[in-house]
Amino acid sequence: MTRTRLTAEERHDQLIGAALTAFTTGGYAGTTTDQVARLAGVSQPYVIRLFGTKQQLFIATVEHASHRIEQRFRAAAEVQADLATLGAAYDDLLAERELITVMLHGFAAGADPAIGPVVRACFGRLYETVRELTGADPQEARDFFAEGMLLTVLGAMNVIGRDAVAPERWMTDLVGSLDLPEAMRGAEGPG
Amino acid sequence: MTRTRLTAEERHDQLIGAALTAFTTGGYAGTTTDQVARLAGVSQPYVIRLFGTKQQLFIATVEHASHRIEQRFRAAAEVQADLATLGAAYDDLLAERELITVMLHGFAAGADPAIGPVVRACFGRLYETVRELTGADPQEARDFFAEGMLLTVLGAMNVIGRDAVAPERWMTDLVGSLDLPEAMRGAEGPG
DNA sequence: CAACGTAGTTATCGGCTGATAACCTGTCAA
DNA sequence: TTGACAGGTTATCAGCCGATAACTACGTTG
Repeated sequence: MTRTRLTAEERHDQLIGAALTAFTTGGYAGTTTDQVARLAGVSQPYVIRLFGTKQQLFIATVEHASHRIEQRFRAAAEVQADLATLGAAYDDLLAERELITVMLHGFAAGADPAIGPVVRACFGRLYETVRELTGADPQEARDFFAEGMLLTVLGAMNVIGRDAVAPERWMTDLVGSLDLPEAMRGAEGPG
Repeated sequence: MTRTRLTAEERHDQLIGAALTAFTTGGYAGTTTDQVARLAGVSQPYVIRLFGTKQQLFIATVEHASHRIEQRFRAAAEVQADLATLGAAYDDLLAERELITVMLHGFAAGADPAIGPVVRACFGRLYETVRELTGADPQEARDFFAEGMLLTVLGAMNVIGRDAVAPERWMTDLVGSLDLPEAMRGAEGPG
């Protein structure tokens, strides 16, 4: 019954992945370390051993998500360095749900004195990255993030994305008024 | 030691107010019914008695917040029925923090099967209200809500609003690039 | 004043949850 | 082979939390 042994670093990465999934669904306070452990196939105390506290696990997860979003922006900008291309990359991230939604849970927990500084730093870094990559001025960048936050909230509410509910009138008015074929991916068939 | 007895309806309203404050800080899962009870000066079991479950209390709180936001929009539109005026009303709400932030916590909990339908209905109703009041077309309304969601997230992270942290460069770039004297109210002096 | 409905309390509990401690086990070097 | 370190586990717990049950007190009405 001996499971394959991994290095601490491999296990660390795997646990971040499990935490990403778990925290996406339940948020910080609504997720237990045992849920994360089961997803990763390890015992709950081992999760605590590797990360110290649940809070540190959450912070590591948010930072990981932010970093991966940044990577996706950079990859997109290598193809074409404008806001439209980064917007398309964001639509892809939205369809995958996890990275974006876990960030929203981080933002919502931003009043916590330990989590607040982390999520503010992540947001600021993403803002700087977008401006650096695209050369957007403050107003353009602001519009970009505004639209991003709207889509993020709609994704968290399952108005768009993988597990989207049956669309009502206002949803199509809100979402359908612009080109988002990727973001609606989950509403139709398998990707 | 006999406290002033209130009617069930008065106590109900008072508890919603306490829940608004409590859930704003901790979100749904991160807030206890005892915290709400203490804020209102009643015992924890009585909170459960009046609302059935914690979940129903949260739902009632979110619906109350949504309704009050709608009222503020309607009041603003009576003065001048355009998006700029409603935007100014939203800035006031942001400065007060509670109504807006508790809505964000509701959105973040939108994956919950019991909470999701409620917050989607609230969002849809606010969307319809804004369009009805201002006559905005879908694209204009979308831009309005996009900016609103950005400000909402920034408020939850304490980038703007009453308890805002010391501003960094990216924050002033993001926020300062447009006319928001009211939203920065808390960063300067007493209101 | 009796009595009854409504407002509210204290007592209590089962279950969960994060965290600690102690122990076990695979693997590699000498 | 043996030791020793790194990767894990089982056992356990103290505290919290939502919820239930049973009881108490206020005040109004006839």
